[in-house]
Amino acid sequence: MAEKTRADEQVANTLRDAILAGEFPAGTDLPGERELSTRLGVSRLTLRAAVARLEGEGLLRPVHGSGTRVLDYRQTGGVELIAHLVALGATTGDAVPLLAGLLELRRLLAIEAIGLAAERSTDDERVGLRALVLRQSRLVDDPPAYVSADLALARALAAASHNTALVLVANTLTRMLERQPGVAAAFMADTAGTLSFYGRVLDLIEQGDGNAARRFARVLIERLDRQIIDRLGGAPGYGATRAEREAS
Amino acid sequence: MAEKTRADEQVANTLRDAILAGEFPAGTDLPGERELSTRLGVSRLTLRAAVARLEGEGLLRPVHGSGTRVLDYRQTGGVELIAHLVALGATTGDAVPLLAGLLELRRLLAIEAIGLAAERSTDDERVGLRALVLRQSRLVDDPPAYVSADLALARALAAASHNTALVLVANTLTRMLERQPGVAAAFMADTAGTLSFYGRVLDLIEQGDGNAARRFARVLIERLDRQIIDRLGGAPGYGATRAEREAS
DNA sequence: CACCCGCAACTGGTTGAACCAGTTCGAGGT
DNA sequence: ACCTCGAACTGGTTCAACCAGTTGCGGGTG
Repeated sequence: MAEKTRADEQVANTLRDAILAGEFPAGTDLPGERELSTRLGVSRLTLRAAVARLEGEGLLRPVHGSGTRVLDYRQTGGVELIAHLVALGATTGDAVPLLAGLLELRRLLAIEAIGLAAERSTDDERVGLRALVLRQSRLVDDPPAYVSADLALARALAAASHNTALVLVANTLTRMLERQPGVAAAFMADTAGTLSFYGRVLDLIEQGDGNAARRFARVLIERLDRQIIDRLGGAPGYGATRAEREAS
Repeated sequence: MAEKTRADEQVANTLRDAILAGEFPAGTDLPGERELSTRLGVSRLTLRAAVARLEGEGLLRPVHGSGTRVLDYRQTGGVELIAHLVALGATTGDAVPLLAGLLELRRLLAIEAIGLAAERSTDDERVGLRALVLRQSRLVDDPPAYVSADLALARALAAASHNTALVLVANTLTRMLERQPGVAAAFMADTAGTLSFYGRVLDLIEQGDGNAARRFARVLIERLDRQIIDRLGGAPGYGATRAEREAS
């Protein structure tokens, strides 16, 4: 199979998986760059580029003169890792709680973006959102394009919130999902329900009542998310209260 | 002042600022690596390491054989950029809306983390949160340490939510703020109010009623955030440079 | 004239070897 | 027993060369 990705990216993927899988335990040092690079069959410079990537993701911290520390992703890992964790968990069976958490986060952000969009969006932005939903509705038979359209809509919604921080979070998350189509696909609920939900959300945004939009969006996204979790064979204990957890 | 940071990091900072300031407009190509590296006084390899960093942040996209595209951070930039945008905006006067958006995001995440912590946290985690608040309360006279303690508390709270996605977002945001102490400082509200708020939040978390905790947290964080915005917006040097603010 | 084919001459991607600069730790002197 | 200092690690940086895509121009060909 022909590889089109760059060498340092492939090496970064390999190393990331190894680290997340615990092959290089947190707190220890990575093997030396010279050794590791030959072991992976690339030059030291390529290895270094991969290490730099993972440093940016909060997985590694090179220490001049000493070694390259492996960090605990639970303490320092960035959001981009979630998709990799899910993909990795898919092979070991504990992807569902991770996906549930990711849905929880997305729901949170989506609700607020919707509320803010109702309060702040411009006419042009609302027209644009309509167009995006329409376009997406025509792609139900082309799953990859459908997913991509869904992510584009999420970005547009964030933009309509006029909150730059929200926009950038949306960028990070959608970019992550675009690179992990499998994870993104697990996200999609039934298309009919989703699209009709989008339509009604746009109505509420157009009415300009942020809190009404938030309330409505919360109820419906929770319903859609529940569908997704159930379809995945929901983990017992997902969304459970403390009392319920302690009882089990 | 002695520079301890690595060369590629400094170059990345320089380039990032230039891009965010519009010196390299989105949609255009960066100057060739060979030219740019000599212009910046580093080797081409170091320049490439910097470019790789910025690629990870969604600011650049190198195209083999063609050039290095400058992207529009509003469409592809990651969350990490917010602090840089704020710092940059502090010199041009439009930092306040950015900070307001960042506060909005933090509030959103904090409220949910608090609610989930009430529903899911373990005894150990709650004890740990108490200890962190106590420690923070003893650092009110050491602003940098206080800020750092505040960020540590935020991470612990996210961990207590038992939502890995939330944890990783918190990691990304706190890491960003740790690297931009000035931006983090702008975040801090009056210490007495904040600490008493933390105490009451912990009480609610211990009572295990997530929704009550969410409601209460929303009201109080909104109040604290408004204080912060008023302080920034009402001050004589609204959005002024640090020098101007200190002069008043 | 219009087309298109292919060959420079760009661009970024990768490499090896060499050297700089920190950190660690133990051999050897006191 | 204690310092000290230097060798032998570690990562950081550079150079010069070459590989590999893209682009566009110029010369052929219909």
